[in-house]
Amino acid sequence: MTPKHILIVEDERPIREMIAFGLKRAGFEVREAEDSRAARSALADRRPDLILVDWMLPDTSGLELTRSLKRERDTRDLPIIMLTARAAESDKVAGLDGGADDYLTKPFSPRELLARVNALLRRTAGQDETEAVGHGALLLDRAGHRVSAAGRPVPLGPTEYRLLEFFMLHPDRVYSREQLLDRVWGGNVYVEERTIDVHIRRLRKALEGYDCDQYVQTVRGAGYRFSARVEA
Amino acid sequence: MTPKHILIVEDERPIREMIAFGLKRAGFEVREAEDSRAARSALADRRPDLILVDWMLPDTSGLELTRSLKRERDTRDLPIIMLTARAAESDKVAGLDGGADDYLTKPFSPRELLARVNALLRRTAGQDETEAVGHGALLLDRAGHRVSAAGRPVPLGPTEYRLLEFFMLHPDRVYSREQLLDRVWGGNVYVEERTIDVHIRRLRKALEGYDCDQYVQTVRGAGYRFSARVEA
DNA sequence: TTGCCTTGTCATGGATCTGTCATACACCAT
DNA sequence: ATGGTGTATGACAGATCCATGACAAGGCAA
Repeated sequence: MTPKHILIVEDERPIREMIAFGLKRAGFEVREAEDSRAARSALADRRPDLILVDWMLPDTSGLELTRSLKRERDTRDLPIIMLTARAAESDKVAGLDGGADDYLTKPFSPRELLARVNALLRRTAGQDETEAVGHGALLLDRAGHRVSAAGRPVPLGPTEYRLLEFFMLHPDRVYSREQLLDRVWGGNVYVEERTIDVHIRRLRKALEGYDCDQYVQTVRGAGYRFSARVEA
Repeated sequence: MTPKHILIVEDERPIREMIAFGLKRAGFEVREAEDSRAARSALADRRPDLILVDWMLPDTSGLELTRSLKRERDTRDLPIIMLTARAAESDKVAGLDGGADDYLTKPFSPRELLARVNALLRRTAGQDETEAVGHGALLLDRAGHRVSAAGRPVPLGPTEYRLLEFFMLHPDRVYSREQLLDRVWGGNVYVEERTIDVHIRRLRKALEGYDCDQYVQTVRGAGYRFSARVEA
C-alpha cells in the first residue's frame, strides 16, 4: 500500500525535524513547512493525507491556517491535528475551535503522536481509500490502476488515468484548467493550460470505443466536467 | 481555491506598502489605491473580497468613501475595515457610523491586521459558497455550471449563464444596464448598454421552451429584474 | 544504442459566442 | 392619433474558445 503522506507545519525546526523523524520511522512520507505560506505551497504541490499544524506560527497563526483550510472546499476534508503549546493555552484553543480534527498538547511523546495520527487516519479512512469508483458504465479500480467499461478493460496512459481518477472522484462539477493542473498535475508545475485540452482529447479517444467519451464534457469558458448524466 | 482579493485605500505609501506586503505574504491578492478616486477605479475594475480604508485621505475622506460605498447597493455588502490614526473614541464611532464593518487603530501589528481581516472574511463568508440556487422551476447548479428547468437541462452560453446566475442570486430586484455591466461583465469594460438587451433576449430565448422566460422581466426605464413571481 | 511510449507544445481549422447595428415594436404623454 | 422614447428582435462579422493532428523531447526497457 502507498505510504501515507503527512504535512508538518511548524516553525521551530528542531521540533519539526523530530516529528518528521518519528513519522518517517513509522513508514510515513513526510513533508515539512515552516509557515503558512510554505504550507500552502506544499499543499498545491501535493495533497497530503493528514496535516499537523502548530498553533503558533510566524505569519498566519496555525489557527487561521486551519480555519481557512476547513473553509475551502478542496481542503475541507483533509484531517488536521493541531499542536498546541501548553495545557494552559489548550483551553483557549478549545474555545477558538478552528475546526481541527484533533489536538495534541506539547510536550508529547512520539508514541502519543503516532497514536493520534494513526487514529485520525483510521477514522477518516474510507474517503479517499475508495478502492473502486463507478459512474455509468465506467468502473475505476484504484488499487489495480485499472479502468473498465461494461466489463471490458480500457487501456489508459498514466496521465489519462490520473485525470479520469480525479474526475470520477469529483463528478458533476466543473473544473477550470487551472484547477485541473493543480489537482491532477500537482501545483507548482508550469504547464501550458492548453495541454489539458490535449489530455482531455486523449482520454476521450480512449473512452471512445466504449461509448463513454460523452462523460467527459466541455463547459465552454469554464473548463471540463465529468458526468455520467449525459445531456444535450 | 482562489486567493481572496483585498483593496487597500491609503495615501501614505510606506504604510500602504507595508500592509500590502503583510497581506501578500499571507496569501492574499492585493490591490492598492492612494485615494478615493483610485479606489473607485479599482472597484470598477475588479470587485475585491474586502476593503481596507484609511480614515484620512487626500481627496474625499475615507469616511466619506465608506459611507458612499455602504450607500450604494452594489457595494453595500463589501466588508470594510477602517484604519484610524491613534484617535479618540469619537473617530471610532464615526467610522462605525459610516458603515465600516470593523476598525483598526494605528499603529497596529501585521498580526492584528491579519486577524481582523480573516475574522471579517470568515464572518461575511457563505454568500458565494452557495452551490445551488433554485427559483420557481429553475435550478442552477453553480458547481456544475448547469441549469435545469423542471429537471430538463437548459443549454446556455457563458454570458447567459453568468447573467442568469447573477439574477438568481439577486432575485426580485431591478438592476439597471449599468449595474448589470458592472456586476456581470465586470467593470472597466466598455460595452454598449444596448448589448444587455441582446443578452436578455438570448437568455429569454433559451428559457422559452421551458416556460421560464417570463422570469426575466423588463422594467421600463429602469432595467431588468429576475423573479419567479410572475406578475400580470 | 535503438525503439517504443508518454508528454508537452504548437498550428490549424471549425464551432460557438459576442458586441453592434438596423429595424420593428411597445409604451407613454401630449 | 402622434410623436418621442425606450425595448425587442434578427442578422452579421469579428473575436474567442476548443478540437484535433502532428511533432519533438524525454523516459525507459530491451
